[in-house]
Amino acid sequence: MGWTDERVDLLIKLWSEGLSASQIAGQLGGVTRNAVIGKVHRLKLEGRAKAHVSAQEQAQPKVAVAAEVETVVEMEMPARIVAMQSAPRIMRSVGGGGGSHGATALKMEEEMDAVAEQPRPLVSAEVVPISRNLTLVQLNERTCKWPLGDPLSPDFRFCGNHSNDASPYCLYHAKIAFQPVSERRRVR
DNA sequence: CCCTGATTCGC
DNA sequence: GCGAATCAGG
Repeated sequence: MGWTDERVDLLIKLWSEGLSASQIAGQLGGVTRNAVIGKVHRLKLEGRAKAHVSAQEQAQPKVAVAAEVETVVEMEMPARIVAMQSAPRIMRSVGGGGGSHGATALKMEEEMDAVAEQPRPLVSAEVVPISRNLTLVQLNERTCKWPLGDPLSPDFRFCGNHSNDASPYCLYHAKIAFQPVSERRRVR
């Protein structure tokens, strides 16, 4: 596939919208992310994000605030997840409002407020551990393909957690998906 | 390990 | 011009 005007247009559009090279490649089809990046450079489309750190080095070497915040993620899982009747419901655990990936945003560096407090609404059988909420084009051979939300909705996502290369789902969703039907009227 | 973009260089 | 391979980072 070559770079037709249409494809270039789409590339420019998506790139300016902040999609990553791999996502754009996925949409265009027939090209890899490398191809996309290469094209972007040739077109000199670069723009958003990335503050070149060359030539004139930063006159101000940042007033050292070397405070490194380390977020400790507790993988405390309930002994057993009871998800018997929970069918693929609209489980939204997305906290951020939109694009959590700051590819578009200007340089954000490391100015984060340690929002270490997470209101822990005793979740139990409703919420999925830590879905990555990936879009279709981001899925690969080892990402959980459990659907999240309405397939007709624009923000339809997939779990995206790591899955055992054999299963199409992550551990959690595999349990829900492959429940031993205790009793089902006929196995049609 | 997953991902990101940047660069190089043979084609 | 193209993009795989590689590099450098998160």
